[in-house]
Amino acid sequence: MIKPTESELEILQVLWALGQATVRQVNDELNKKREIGYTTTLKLMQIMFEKKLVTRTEEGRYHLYQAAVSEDETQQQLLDIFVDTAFKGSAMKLVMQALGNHQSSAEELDEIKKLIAQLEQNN
Amino acid sequence: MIKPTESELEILQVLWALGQATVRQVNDELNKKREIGYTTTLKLMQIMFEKKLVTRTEEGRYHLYQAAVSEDETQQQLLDIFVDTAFKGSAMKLVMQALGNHQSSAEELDEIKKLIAQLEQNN
DNA sequence: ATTTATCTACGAAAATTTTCGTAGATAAAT
DNA sequence: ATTTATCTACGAAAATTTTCGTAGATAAAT
Repeated sequence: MIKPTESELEILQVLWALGQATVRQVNDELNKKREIGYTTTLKLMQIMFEKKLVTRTEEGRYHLYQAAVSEDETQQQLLDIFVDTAFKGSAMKLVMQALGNHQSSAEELDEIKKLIAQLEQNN
Repeated sequence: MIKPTESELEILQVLWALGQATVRQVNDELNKKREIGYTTTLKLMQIMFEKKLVTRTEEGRYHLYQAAVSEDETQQQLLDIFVDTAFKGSAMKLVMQALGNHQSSAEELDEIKKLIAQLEQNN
């Protein structure tokens, strides 16, 4: 699988959220965050189509785009790369830093505890 | 603080590990992973010097380089950006994925449990 | 029917990042 | 003393990524 660039990832985020979308819709979403021209978004999505990061169907004059890679798999892949490059492969250190610095609710901590309990059983 | 590029991060990793190093030493380390020319590494480190990512002292004919940014702070900063771009800000989701997919030892899981206990107390 | 708006396709410019060639200086080797 | 090896500095080429202008087609509005 190909690693998406930063801009491509932004577009994937939108597609994951919307399911299906035209270039116009994606561009509108992106413009809520930052200014970006319509043709810029269009070109990026065309490139992503070539790279097989998205699929599209022609609906009359429009193209309806859809993510061709799943959110979970992509996140997992990016995470693996990130752990390697930024944390020299130590997922544990990453977890500790993430836990320590982003305040988390009691429910979230409970969830993690459950997950840990599961993992301990599997050992 | 400036976000280091991928190559710059690789160099920072080496400097963090070695503490202090010449371009030659860094280049040798990098070449254990992949081929990269001496002048390429040199140029990168010169750029990093301009960006204030590293400091250097002249030792005779050499330059001794040192990281100007701490490993922890940089990792924290990169993590923040990464959580935002790849996980839409959900540190929790990242933690769960990281825990689930990288096998961790019992000791490591214990450490995390301790950390969670601490966090719960602070609430 | 004609104008206007909106879409795709294409190509190239601009910006960023990585790579490396060349020159000049100095130390080390012969 | 002369050659060889190794360092820095510099600039520019190459590769990658992002941005946008223009043209042509079609639908919508007047």
